[in-house]
Amino acid sequence: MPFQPLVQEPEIQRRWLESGAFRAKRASELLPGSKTFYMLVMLPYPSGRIHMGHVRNYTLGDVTARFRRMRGYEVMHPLGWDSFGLPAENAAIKHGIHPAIWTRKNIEEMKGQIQKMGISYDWEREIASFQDDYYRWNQWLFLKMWEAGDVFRAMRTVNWCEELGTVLANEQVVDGKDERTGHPVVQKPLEQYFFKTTKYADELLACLDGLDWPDNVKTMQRYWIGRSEGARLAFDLEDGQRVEVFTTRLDTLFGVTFMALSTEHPVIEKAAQSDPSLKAFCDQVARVSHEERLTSDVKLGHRTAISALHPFTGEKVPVFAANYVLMDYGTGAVMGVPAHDERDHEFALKYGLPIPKVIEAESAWDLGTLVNSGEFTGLRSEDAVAAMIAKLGDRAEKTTTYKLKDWGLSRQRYWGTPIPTVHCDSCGVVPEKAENLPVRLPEDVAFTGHGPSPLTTSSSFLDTKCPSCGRPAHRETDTMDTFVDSSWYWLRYLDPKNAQLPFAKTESDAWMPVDLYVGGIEHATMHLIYARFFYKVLRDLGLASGPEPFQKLICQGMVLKDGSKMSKSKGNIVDPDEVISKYGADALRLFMIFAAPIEKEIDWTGFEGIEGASRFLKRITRMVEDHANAGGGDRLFADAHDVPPAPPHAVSGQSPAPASVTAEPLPAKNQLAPEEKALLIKLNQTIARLTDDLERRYQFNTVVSGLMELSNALADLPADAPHRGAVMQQALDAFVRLMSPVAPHLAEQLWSQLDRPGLCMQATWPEADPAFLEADEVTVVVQVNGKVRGRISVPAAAPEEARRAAALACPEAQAHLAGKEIVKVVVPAGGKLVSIVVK
RNA sequence: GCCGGUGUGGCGAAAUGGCAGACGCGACGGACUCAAAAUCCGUUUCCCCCUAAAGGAGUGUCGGUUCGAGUCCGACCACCGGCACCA
Repeated sequence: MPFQPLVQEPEIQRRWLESGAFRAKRASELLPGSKTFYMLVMLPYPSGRIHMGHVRNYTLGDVTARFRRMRGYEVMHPLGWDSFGLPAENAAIKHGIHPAIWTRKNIEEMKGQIQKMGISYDWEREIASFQDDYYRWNQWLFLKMWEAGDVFRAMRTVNWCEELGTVLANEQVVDGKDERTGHPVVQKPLEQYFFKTTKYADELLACLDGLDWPDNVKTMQRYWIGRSEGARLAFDLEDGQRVEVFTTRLDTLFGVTFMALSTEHPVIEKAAQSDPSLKAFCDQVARVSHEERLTSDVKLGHRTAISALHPFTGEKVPVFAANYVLMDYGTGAVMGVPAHDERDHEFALKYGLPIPKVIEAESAWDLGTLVNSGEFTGLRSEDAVAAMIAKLGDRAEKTTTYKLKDWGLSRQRYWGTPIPTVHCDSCGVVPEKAENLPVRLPEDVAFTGHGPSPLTTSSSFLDTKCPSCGRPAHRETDTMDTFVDSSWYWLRYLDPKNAQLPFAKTESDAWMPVDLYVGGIEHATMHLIYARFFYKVLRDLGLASGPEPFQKLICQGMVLKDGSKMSKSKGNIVDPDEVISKYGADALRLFMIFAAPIEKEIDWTGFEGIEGASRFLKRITRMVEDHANAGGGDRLFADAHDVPPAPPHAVSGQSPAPASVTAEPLPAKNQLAPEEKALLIKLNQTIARLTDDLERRYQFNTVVSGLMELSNALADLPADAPHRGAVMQQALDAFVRLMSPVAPHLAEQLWSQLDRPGLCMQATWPEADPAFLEADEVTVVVQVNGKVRGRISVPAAAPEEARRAAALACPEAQAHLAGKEIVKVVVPAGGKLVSIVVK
């Protein structure tokens, strides 16, 4: 049977599905002591079509899942849909199609595409976050977190568009305007719900050390969490108010010449009420868009009428409102020490403030020895901090702050999980009762793109009773950030039908932690912090065990076209479907895995690479066919005379093969011809190498080159090798299993052509035979002064002393040794090399 | 600016401190063919050389450690990514 992927692949996919070979076991079905492997890919957004990034991601996961199954692991390999969020709501506004219908259609289409790839997902565990049997558990977990005190309400500014009467996401705001309508957008505070992520800041930081994650992701998370040790210090204002600052350099306290407060600081806001010019300044700062704030670092300040008093000297210190002080970091106020802080320095120069030096150090921003600091003069910075805190009494204390913020989860949107709370005139904000879940999204809403969230227009949704006092009340209309959906979805896969709990602990204990998580680097901070946070919360609620959800993480590189990201607007999309309908899924999978290491970008420059992949698959198919036509290997009753004549031997280029059928199994090692032995050694070395690549190194591209090398070795076996049939049968049998994770469809076809029973994907991964890992004679490289001068062949068993002697005796080395004094001879472990040092 | 990553043939890349360029793509030459496609065989880092043998150089640059460095250490350069007034 030739290589006909377009015909064969759908048929083979049907056999897989019918056999249930992708199904993962429930905890109760797992035999005691069985090894489990949880292979997870990041939850995709159902945009409508899969792209090459998905193909890369899912192929990699599938290779791992299939490999682990063959290695005897119980494998969990599920997929679902991150199916709430803005695009569906935008489609509703634009095309008048309900988000649910749009979403369902997209999921169906993408699922079909993914199934054509032959990815071994257990579709019985498929989940979609927009369905109420999923999002009810978001609500349930929200209530649990509410009870545990991990949820609170507070004000936070949002992008508010007055004309539309609606809140916009950051990505919808361009140049301070709504990207769709161009209406102006302002910052407006709104009361919102928050998860207390900062409660776990220290643990999130500490646990990073134990994770097998890429260093750059760990670094990004450390930076994101941004732990910073310093001190909190209270300054008295002249009018009796107090302002707290956070500083990492309390030792520079005597260098304070001003205070800078955020324009949103309560003291400034209060002062602005009676100071029109201050008010104007604050408004001006507030108008600057988020974008501009990121790109411009011009420091602006406004001198207020207020002065603060220096805690030690009692001197008056002017108080400024400044654009470079952030309200949501530290206390929203800093003490300005221009001599020893770069930003304060710039500010002081601009506003003509004194810059007294109080630290003697190598550079102005370093720690050092205090000068001009009253009784603290002469102390080292570190000691001065402790001494000052002691002296300042309850005005100061050591504290730690974090850049990590609490997670604002409110969205003023329709297409999300309704937050399960109720507003009651007498009881305030009250959580819904767990037995009333799910709080479903109503259908009777209009999508206009303006005005408040569509939820506020649905009376069937809005009107309810207070869970506490029973009087009429109205529902919360905020929905949850979609990051909530993706913060625990991998646990729902483990128990997707559970109607009592989000998932049973027995299931999570059986499968967690995830052994390999693969996804894009763009999720390095947000998603991967939120998910880790949720897992810690779940642990503390007694729902899951273990500190961390994802033991190993791989971040795949992007798939580019002509050096830039594929996108609809650039019109440079390569549709996976097109490739599959021309070359088949196996060729695409093989190419994707082979093209580059997984973490690097790959540029889809053309179809040459995939042509090569396809050629390789054809070659190996032909080899199996030729072998089968020659009578196969181990058919014990085959009669050489009945076997059809072998076709001209296209592969090796040798003369036509005699029907090299053998009735015997593989002969003993010492009966084999040298080329046969060499092939079997290559085979076993390849088995060892690929196993290591897949199991320990997680290096996938070399798996494909290993397969190619082995196929070249197979093609080189002479047609008249005495035990050709038996050797080829042995080698092809293993080869087909080795290729099965990467090119699973063709592997199944070849497996049956080799007359092997059952599905190749359920066969056992080959084991390397130690007897065939090393040739009888091995090559030893001879170096003289670090340069390779010769190669010698020695028996594999030769001891170090013999290797050394043989190396010294070899003529090429001799030529470089003549007339020199041998200083040293090094034979490293393994004995593959002898290094001679001469003078 | 800070943090991280990457730098190896014409291209994608391999080399787990021990033979640099495996494997593939492309290119060139050849076989098969009336011809083409497909397939197969061969060549393909640079210098020297008719060729080969034998040399020499070579993994962004400069230094270091080591018997031995693409790999480890230090400084620098270039590119890519992330973050960014974090007190």
